[in-house]
Amino acid sequence: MLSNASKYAIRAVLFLAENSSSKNKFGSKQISAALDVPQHFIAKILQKLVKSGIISSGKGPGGGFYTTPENLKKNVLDILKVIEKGDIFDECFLGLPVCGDENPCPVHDIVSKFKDALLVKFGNQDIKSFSDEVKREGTLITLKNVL
Amino acid sequence: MLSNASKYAIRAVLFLAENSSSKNKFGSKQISAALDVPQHFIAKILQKLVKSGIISSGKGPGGGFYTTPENLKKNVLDILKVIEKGDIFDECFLGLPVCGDENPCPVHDIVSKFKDALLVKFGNQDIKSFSDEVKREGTLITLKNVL
DNA sequence: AAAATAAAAGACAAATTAGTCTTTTATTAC
DNA sequence: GTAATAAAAGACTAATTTGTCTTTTATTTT
Repeated sequence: MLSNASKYAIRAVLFLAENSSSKNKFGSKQISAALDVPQHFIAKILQKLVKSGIISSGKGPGGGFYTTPENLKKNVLDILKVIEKGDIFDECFLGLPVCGDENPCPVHDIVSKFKDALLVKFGNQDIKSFSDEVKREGTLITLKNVL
Repeated sequence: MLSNASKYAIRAVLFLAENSSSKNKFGSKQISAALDVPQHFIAKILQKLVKSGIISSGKGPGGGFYTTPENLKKNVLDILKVIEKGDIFDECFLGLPVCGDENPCPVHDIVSKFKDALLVKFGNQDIKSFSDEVKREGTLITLKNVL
């Protein structure tokens, strides 16, 4: 459903939301190590996120990637819009060209409910709120320090 | 989540379940036309399904693919096992190497419910029952004759 | 100013998935 | 037996996704 690029992007943004600030930046190497994802690959993804205003960056010594309060007003759907080509919430699970309440595929109902729940999670709260929730509930964006 | 191959496979099996019999076979060309999927691609998929006993086939004139009552005792999960490499129900939506009730990612709960519902739909009834349900509820495996 | 650091940019390479085409084999009809 | 038909088998191409590597540019520190 999600590409690796999107998965890495979401986890990286949540990592920065929880750990970074304009005074505490993280290089692509650190992020790659923290999330256990390929360094050069995540670097390119981070560049896109910077370009679209979802995260911030600074060059040179002491530079790296970080999030500002302004960045944190974006939501996860904004991340997917930047990384993913089409609209993943629009695709039929069984591959029908169109699939809706009038023309449902055999699993449309089940998939629809799932998509709605995801849309709420990803679209109805900003990254700040999402990140707070992650911290509060103790859910994981990496297995480092756990396994 | 599903590869095109799996999507085509599920729709093809449901098509044969509803329309075929040992006396009424369908060539890969007919199936490709009915479902609007690439002919040679679906042909290779159908071969795999035959090999694994999910559908049947006959060569030569009057030959083609079809399902027997025995075939219809398989379920959709069996199709996925043949076509898909790993277990799609085992993968974390955000890409964590492991993700379970003890080590959940931020969307594990939502995704888990979806997977459970899908598993029931795909695993707890055989193709015959699934196909009957599709016919009864009027859900679609193709848009031919609809749009 | 020079050296060091780290992102930005973009060219490559590898792997996977998707899709096509040709040859072979089995079956049926004549 | 010959011709026609259609699946089986497998080689091949194309597209997409994933991942790597090198060069350039901006920033900071000394």
